[in-house]
Amino acid sequence: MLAAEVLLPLPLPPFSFLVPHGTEPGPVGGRVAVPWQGSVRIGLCTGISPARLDDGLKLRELICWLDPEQPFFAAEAVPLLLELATAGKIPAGTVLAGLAAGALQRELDHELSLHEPSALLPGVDAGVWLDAAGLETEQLEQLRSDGLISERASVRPRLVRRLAATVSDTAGVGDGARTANQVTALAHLLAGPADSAAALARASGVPVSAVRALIKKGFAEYRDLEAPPAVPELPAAAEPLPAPVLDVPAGPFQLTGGRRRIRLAELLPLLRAETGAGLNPLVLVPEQVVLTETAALLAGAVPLLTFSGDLSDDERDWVRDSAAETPGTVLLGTYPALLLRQPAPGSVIVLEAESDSWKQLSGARLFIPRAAERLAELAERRFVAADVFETAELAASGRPGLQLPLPEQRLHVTDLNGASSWPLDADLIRVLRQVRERDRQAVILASRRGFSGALACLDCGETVGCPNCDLPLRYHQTENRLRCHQCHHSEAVPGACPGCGEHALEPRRTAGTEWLQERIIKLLPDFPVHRFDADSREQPAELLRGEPGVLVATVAATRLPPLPAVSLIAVTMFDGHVSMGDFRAGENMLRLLLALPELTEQERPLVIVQTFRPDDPVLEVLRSSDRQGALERFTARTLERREAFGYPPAGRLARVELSARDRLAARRAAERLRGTLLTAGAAPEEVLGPVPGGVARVRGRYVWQLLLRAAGADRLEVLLDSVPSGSSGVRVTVDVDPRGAGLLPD
DNA sequence: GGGGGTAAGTTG
DNA sequence: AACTTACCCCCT
Repeated sequence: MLAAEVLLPLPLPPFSFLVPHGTEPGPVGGRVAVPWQGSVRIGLCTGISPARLDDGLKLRELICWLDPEQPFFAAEAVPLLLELATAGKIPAGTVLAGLAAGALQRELDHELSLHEPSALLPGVDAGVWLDAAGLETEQLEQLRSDGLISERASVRPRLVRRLAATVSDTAGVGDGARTANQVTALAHLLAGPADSAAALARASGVPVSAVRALIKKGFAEYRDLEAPPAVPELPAAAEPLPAPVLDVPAGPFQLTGGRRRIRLAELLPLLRAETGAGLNPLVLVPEQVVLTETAALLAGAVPLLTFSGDLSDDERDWVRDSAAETPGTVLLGTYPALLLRQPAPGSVIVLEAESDSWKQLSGARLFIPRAAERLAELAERRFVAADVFETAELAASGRPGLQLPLPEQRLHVTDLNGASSWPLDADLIRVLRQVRERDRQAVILASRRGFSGALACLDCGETVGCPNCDLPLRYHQTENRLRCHQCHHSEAVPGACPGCGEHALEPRRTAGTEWLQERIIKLLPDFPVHRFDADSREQPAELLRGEPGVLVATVAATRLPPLPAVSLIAVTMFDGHVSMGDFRAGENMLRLLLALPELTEQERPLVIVQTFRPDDPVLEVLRSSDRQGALERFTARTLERREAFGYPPAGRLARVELSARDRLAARRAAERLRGTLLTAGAAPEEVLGPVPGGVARVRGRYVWQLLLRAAGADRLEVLLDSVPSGSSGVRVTVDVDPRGAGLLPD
């Protein structure tokens, strides 16, 4: 008797099922259909082993393999999933759900047949397959436990309603002039079904009424037919990339400097060589915009398939199949492309490798470049990372580095201490006026959306806080409401200060996109001022066409295609982007500032940075006459400090978050956990905190957190073994390799 | 006793 | 994640 381990895309470890007696097991990594909570679901087989004797009694039988020939994902997908689960202290099913992107969530056709006639299914002959969906769960269970049935399942083809012919030729339609159009349309339809009556009319060049007549007379009807293959469109090829200037080594390496398209140009020879030799490189990008842009640049240069969450289910099926069958093709995608099977695996290339948008914010909380690197190691594929500058983590990777010159920009730093006007200083106002006079474009970046960071009373300083979270409510002027950016609570603006009841509340703290937009409209009447942020997502078509105007935006602007005529980019509040408590904040800000030229097709836009801290090391790097040298010193200093504090890449971190509705319960649980860890042998310097969460109360739950700091991955695993799952009102979540807000400032 | 809510336990 | 059971509060 054999037992199969089956991993479902649910937050659970693999579960064992018996391989039905007398059936051949399919491959590890193949999809299997298993009974689950009265129904049937698709899981991934992660292992096959002899079943223990007593298992035969308590385990249930799986139904069948859906992939009898070969694994559904890449050959290394199963070991990778299991390894990531262990390292991240999360169920393997969570990792699967996070990476499979719905590939296992297909409807199944589930059928059964009786071994011999049974009173449980009167009137059903033995050996006849019938749909299991019509049976009650208890009935099915009874038949199974009595050993009376065989079962089978198959992925239900996706069906679409299409217009099909009901006859095999045009005979009977009539041959007069009055029916000529109908004959033409039917002849067309006989070649294959049409999407609709209108589509058929268009394709065969007849009026829709002729098609309607065919349907009315019964020669054609709408039927649920298998969906035709959905082939996603590639973007039109952009202008060719410039010639490469560097020699790429044979093994793993990393590429820094330049602009995105320049880095891609350096990687192109590698892609050409591999596809020319029949290999399949995998290129991963963090965001859809980068995917679109990269696809356009590669489309004319190499055979290309793209895969992302933006595709329809049908299109994803098509790309998954094509990627598995087509050697000599580049697979370019966002993170769901990581697991896809390729026939002749080539290099694994991660673009924008240090971007925080790689970090999954829920579920498995994976940092995808790390997972991609592990996949490359397991599959013995070359790993390549590219980014705008060498962060401490890239510097410590040990891979040979190739460096391109840094992107050009002119930088002007405005010291806001003692500035005369707010939120736009005189320097910025002057340049904005020039932008209007010269009919150019400007991008003005705010560190938050909405009108202002808070509404406050001028008299007593009182602000209005969220009832669910420990945050001030943000003021949104366009809807004249206060909104919590954490839990989406929203309320009307109070008429008077809730504290003193005297004065009306006024906008205070950091200016948001709405405030800046209002200010610039006043400043530049008759000049178009657009806004782009989470509240206003519409792409500014006029600006993308190159028409003059101002774009006020959050950093979401980096998710727009480059604007053609930008001569000014302003960061209105540098300090607002550098959150304390995140030891990577400096590096992240540097990444952002170095990437600002990507907002435009112009070569050297003027960048104005307004700040209360003009001496910040990040700004000093950019102002230096030897930027490359300053950047290298910055990275070296960062590495030294990380080593001194045991932060990545010198050490490994995990954030343990404890939350409870009761304020004391969360805090006590966190303190107790610290005690537990120390008793279990953790050194005091390995357990930081507990401290209240970055937002001390979220959606009505108080949050406390501990930061575990270990010398290496193995030690971190040992520490995490002492972390219990939640109990009695306390929820515990673990985030290994946290990104974003850490615990301590650097 | 039961509706409405939340929390905890289970799934093979 | 989806589903079931347990429990509490409040109400009639």
